[in-house]
Amino acid sequence: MVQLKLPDGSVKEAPAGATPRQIAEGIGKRLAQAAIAAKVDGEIVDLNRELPADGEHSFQILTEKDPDALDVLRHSCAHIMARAVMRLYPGSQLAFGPAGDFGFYYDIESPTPIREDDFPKIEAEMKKIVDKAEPFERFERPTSEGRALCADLKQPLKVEHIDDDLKKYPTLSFYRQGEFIDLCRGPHIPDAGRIGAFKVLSIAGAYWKNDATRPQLQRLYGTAFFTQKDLEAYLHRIEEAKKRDHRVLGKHLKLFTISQMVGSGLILWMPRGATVRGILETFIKDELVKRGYSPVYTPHIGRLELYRTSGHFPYYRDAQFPPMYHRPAAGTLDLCQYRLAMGEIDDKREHEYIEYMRQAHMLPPQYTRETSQSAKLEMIHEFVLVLLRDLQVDLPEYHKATNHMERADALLKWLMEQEGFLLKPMNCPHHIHIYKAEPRSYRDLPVRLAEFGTVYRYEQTGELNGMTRVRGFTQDDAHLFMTSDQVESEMKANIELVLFIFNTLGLNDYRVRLGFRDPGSGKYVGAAEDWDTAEKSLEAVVKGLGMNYTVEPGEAAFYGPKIDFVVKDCIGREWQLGTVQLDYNLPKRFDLEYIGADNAAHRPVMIHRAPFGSMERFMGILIEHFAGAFPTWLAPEQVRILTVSDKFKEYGEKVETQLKARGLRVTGDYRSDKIGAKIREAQLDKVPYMLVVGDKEQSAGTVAVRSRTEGDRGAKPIAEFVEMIEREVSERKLAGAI
RNA sequence: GCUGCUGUAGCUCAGUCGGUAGAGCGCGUCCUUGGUAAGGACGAGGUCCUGGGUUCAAAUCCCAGCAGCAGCUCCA
Repeated sequence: MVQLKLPDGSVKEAPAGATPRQIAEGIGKRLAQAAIAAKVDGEIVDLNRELPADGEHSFQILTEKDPDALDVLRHSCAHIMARAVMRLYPGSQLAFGPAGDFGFYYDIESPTPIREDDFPKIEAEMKKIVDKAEPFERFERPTSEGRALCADLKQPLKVEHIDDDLKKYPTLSFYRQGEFIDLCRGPHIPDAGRIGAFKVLSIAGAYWKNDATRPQLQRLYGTAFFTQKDLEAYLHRIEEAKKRDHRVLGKHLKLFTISQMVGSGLILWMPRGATVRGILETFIKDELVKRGYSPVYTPHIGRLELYRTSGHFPYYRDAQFPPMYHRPAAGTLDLCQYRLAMGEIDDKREHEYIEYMRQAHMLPPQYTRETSQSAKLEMIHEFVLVLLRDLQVDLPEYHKATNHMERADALLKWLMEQEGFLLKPMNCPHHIHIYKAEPRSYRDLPVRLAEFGTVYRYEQTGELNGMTRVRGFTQDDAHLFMTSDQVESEMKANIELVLFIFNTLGLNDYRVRLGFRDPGSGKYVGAAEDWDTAEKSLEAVVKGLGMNYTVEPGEAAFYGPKIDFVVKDCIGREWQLGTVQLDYNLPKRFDLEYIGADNAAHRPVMIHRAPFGSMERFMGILIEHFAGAFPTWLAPEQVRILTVSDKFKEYGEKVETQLKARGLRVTGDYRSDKIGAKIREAQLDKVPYMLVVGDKEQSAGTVAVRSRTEGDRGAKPIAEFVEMIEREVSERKLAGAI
């Protein structure tokens, strides 16, 4: 016998071998009909799955009302979509088909590509399956038999998955639905008829097992609901959310633009957007000075040597704009040095290198046709010899070298003597040299250097996205140099600063991510013990502040762990905004010191931090957060004066002048339109306050105040309105903002 | 970078079978002078993304490139 503890607290006994369906039937016919799946000890299982034979277990029947049931439904719908695809595109191979927040997807390798035009066909086939309402039947096989079954089904990706990851299990589970059998953990809905509404949404490429070196499959996205009404509500919600898109609003509200001639990923801040940015910058700058920061300015470029020392230039080689060398040969030799130093590399790195060389028009002609890595390196070597000869570079050490590493070193030595510059991808090396410019005592620490520093990174074309992913951006950056004793309090102060900014702006919907290193990856620099210390102190600080957070291995910067504040945009994509990063590495690389109380030299610790992340991304997120309707203190246009007719233009201008004298951002709409039209336009432009002036106001010396959010608020003396709006601005009120 | 889709007026988009280009909004001029989300009339505005190809003829069909969008990979 098994004891099942139901959600209402009662305990139900059932014989060994009972199924959730039988329990549901025992409770009530209606419940049994409504049942989708069951939850046993927190785990969701099929209705037909046998319950544990004995002991006490929590037990719950899931119905449509349960969010968990929707996931089950969607996962089943993914199977149905795959089944439809198998019918329409015989020979398709299936990969993974999970459910997610949005719906579900299935990764498919089909002999003919699936196109958007095919969606109606797929949906029609899915409808046939749903209408037949066949059950999902689970069965298990010993792993070797299961592997053979997948092979029989001509599903090599499933076989590969078993070999890679599932070998450790003694048995594998499958689900059969009609002619369709799929390796799957489950659980599933009882039968296909439970799906009330579904839609195939989109198709995109996705790498097998999320690995860019593996083949790319077609990821077919869809969603499903219990009712048609829910589906329609979802689709409507998506449409509404898209109206908040900062790319759409940025254009309508004239906040920013991007010009092909200037370059993709390079933001042109228009006057209205620049106004908002300026206010944000002043806001944070004032706050930083209060908190003991020292503002600095540094140039947009720096010597390559600087970025070789910091590690940024070699490490992010292909995510940077090309280096600027005076000597023409140097750029090419630099690329060759890069390739020789890489040695034997994987396909992905090789591919990136080829693209890089191709852009520079300097790929040796035979290079791509050669398959062996050593032959490729040899070819680069031959190419270098030609370059050295043709460009008359005298480099005896290169000729003396006996292997590619030595050759790379010889080239590097020469390159380091060449004057070269890099558009700065990071501000830290510049700030480090301000730190180094004078001897530092422990009494001076922490040194906090802050700058709105503009950096340039050559992001991949597919990544560029409005203001949220760009190639030139300004970080509200600062670097803190401190003793290790000061790390925790500085970390804490910085997290509090981020929270202060987020609170001021009403950004409450964020999550906190601790980015730690992935122990299995070689991309990190620095000693393991430094990493351990850094990761531990980060987590201690966050815990101490009582924050909810997730630890994510592999999310660290290459020089240290970090804490990120991540927000979602209007279509649910996550973006990193504020970040606080701990760094034991750069102080070593740049040999930073301070003199301690013991009169000996010590190494400081660094914190990199940017509460906004970048002005561009932050602005993009803020536009979406406020749906373009900025609170009064941020609004590019705070007040618009609307005259009832031409006759009151003079009075309107008088009011305008008075408000401007108080520093308010005010304009006047004195055109000969009707007042309704002017109001409509001001509303669409998201102006917080409209001042309607006509005969009554002119003779009384008042303004009729209309708030964007609250409508007509009646006539007020000008001074009273000014006092009200000034208070709203100084308190940085969010009221009225959406 | 990869897969797919898209590219027509300032914006949003239509454009049939391949036959010299359309709407709404916006903009300009004039009329209108009004009271809390659209007053009216007239008008200007086009490298149909770029470059090739097919054709008597290309916005339309084909190829390449560029840009944007969605997803994947990447992200100091």
